[in-house]
Amino acid sequence: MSPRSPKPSVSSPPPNTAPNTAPTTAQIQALLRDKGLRPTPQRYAVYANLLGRYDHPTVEQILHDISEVFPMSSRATVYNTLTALREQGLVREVLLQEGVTRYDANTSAHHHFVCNQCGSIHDLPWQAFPQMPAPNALDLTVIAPDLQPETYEVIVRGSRCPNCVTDA
Amino acid sequence: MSPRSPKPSVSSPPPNTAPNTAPTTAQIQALLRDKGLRPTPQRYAVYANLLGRYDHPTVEQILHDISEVFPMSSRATVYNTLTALREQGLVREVLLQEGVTRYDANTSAHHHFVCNQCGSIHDLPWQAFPQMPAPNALDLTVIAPDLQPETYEVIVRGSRCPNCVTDA
DNA sequence: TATGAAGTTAGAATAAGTCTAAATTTAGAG
DNA sequence: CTCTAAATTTAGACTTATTCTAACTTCATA
Repeated sequence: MSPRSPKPSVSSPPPNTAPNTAPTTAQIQALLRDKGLRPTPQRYAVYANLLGRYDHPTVEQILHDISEVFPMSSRATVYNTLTALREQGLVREVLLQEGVTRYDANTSAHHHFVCNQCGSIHDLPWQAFPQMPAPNALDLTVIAPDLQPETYEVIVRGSRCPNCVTDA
Repeated sequence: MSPRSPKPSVSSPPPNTAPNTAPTTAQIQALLRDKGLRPTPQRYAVYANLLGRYDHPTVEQILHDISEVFPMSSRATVYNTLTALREQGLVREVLLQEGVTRYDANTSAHHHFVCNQCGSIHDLPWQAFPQMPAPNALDLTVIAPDLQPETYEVIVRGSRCPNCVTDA
């Protein structure tokens, strides 16, 4: 991790979005299979872990956490799995910290808040900006006719997030 | 660079924002001095380079470009300089590509467009989203009372940018 | 129960970025 | 001027995230 970056936060229930209805083992396996991914124990472990948390973990954090429960995933497999999940649209990458990629299993449209104090990342519901067009309905033709938008999101940076308040 | 990421674009005049009025040598030196930074030749080279381009270069690109004109900056100095410029608010980092930090000398409020085809990054004027509050006037108390926003920006991802069109 | 495609693995390789300790530059005091 | 201390630069070693490689395992199915 970049030394200038604050430490990431631990997992906590989603403060600003409807909670994921935790999928069952069978449902997770079905999600994988539906995307043409064999539901191996390693893939199950990674995806289930990501579905059950809301803190946008790094590969290192995922690997650490699943190792306690299910100590048979190599680093390479976690990378492979995340790439596969991403290619199938089950997972998003989150680029909000220098030098590390974080992951998010919440693929519905939402925005992000980054805490400048502790570095934690929080989901913001799409309706945080009610005046904005639908996620895939952005039209920039007037302002930038050459560009063809597909998706967008808002990144908010600030201080004083729930973790910071708890820590203080 | 991450192999999954498309190659970055070359510099081109800003399509969607008012052009920077190119500052003179003396003005650049004054900007540095005003921030308490000794205007060394290396710092001048880095900052002038960044002020004169609109493509959000990586350290590697900056180093390569200034080496042709002024071959006396080590990699470490470019990093040091960019850190100093950032701490003084003269430069912003742009995290839109896995694994590399890019830099932007345009510190006025604006948004970004990332081309999924060629990876290039384009500035969008703040007024691309006229319905949004001022850059530092975002209020999330209703939706997320724990969070205290300071700044925000919109990230748009899509395809078909001017570079892609030119390339085709 | 053989076969091959898909998946996993450890560890080597790469690349961005940071650190270190020595050398250089510079502003300002004398 | 010239000396000194602080600021800056430097090469190269180091760290760390990520990718690659080549061998090994698993599993569906013929």
